[in-house]
Amino acid sequence: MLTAQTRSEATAARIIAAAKSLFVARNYSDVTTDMIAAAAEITKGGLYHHFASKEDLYLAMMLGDFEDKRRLFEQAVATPGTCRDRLAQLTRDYLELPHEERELTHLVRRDVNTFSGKERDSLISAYQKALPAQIETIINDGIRDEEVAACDARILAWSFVALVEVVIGQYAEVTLGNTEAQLEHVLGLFFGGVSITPKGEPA
Amino acid sequence: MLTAQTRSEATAARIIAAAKSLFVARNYSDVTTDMIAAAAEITKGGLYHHFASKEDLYLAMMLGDFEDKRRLFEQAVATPGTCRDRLAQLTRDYLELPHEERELTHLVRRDVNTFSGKERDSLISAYQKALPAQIETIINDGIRDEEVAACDARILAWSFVALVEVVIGQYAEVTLGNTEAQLEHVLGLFFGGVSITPKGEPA
DNA sequence: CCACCGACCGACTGACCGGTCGGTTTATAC
DNA sequence: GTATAAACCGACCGGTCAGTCGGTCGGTGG
Repeated sequence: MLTAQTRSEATAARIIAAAKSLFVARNYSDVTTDMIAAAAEITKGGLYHHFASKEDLYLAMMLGDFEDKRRLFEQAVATPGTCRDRLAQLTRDYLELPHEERELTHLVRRDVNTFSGKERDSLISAYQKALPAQIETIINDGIRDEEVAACDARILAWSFVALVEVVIGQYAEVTLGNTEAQLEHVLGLFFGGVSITPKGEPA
Repeated sequence: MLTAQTRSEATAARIIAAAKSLFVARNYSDVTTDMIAAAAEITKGGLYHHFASKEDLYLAMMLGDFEDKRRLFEQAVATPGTCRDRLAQLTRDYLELPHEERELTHLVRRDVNTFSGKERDSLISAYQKALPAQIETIINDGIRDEEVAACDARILAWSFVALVEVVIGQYAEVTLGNTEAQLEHVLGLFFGGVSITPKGEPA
């Protein structure tokens, strides 16, 4: 028996799911509320019953996703172990997400210019907390434990994120073949670099 | 004496320059032809005399920029030396570009979804030739010369590009302080990784 | 000087978009 | 069964945008 509350929640979830697919595939302005409504099999009026505006829908979608991810990734942060092992766990958790869930992570950089004020700030902040800040924590521990050479952990976190984004690109995904290969590539590059003869000097 | 031809070229250049500033600061759809016209101090009708469409203007801007950059970066490719030195030169050339010129490079990834068909393909192709493909050539030489561990050079090229993009972010730019520090950071990370005790295994 | 043409203008067009609103439907409580 | 409120509908609205068009201006050549 579907109650009004669960009916409403189910509809809102259906709208969010439809929005996810569309916003992953197209830039913010290229996704129309008509498209989202059609994909969610509801009218635009119905859509506006649940979300105050297009922007409100987008933010709900993104902030919800980042909160899910923050919770997922904080497990790796909380796990004792080497910096490398913890980054491995976090990255594996990320790589094993469904393709679309992974792609959502990138939308901030793509779409953030379209927003301003506190909406923009909350997007950036939620992304930061979900991913880079957690990686930074792990790297800071690595620096403290002298596993990682002393360097600005935030820059290293962003560098790590950037390297992960490369291996989930289409070409790299096909070339490397599977999640473990992607993972080993990123970790190998991040920790050991590409030089055949290590120079012995910290980064 | 300004001829019609040079007058026309000057106006088109003025429009392109105005477009660059605007498209760097905002996503494609958020920049209107009215804005561009106003910034170029011309009317919209005048703007449409020079460019067939907004898309035509954007493509002219981007393809022109990528051609300039392809020429700039091919000097590093053509210079004999170690992989590291040649990457250093190319990256220094890039880092020394005016801020806006550097930012233009990223617009492809941000805006490419808005385009389709041959326009999309030509954008991607021009970007590829201007930067990643040239880096890939240098890295391939590094692999051949056994300076770089054997790995897919295209993935490494994109990884290198990704690392450079991190150090030109606002935070890293301020933290690292100057172009040489940015350069050393990227090269150190790319060639040597972050591990204090090199494992001696190739990436 | 005059004719011509490219460069440019400013008013205009119509498609599209985010959002609205009066009405209908559905679920629930009494 | 009835009343109510939430969920939803479909037609509508008005602002915005890319692009158009008839006209003017400026430069050039005969």
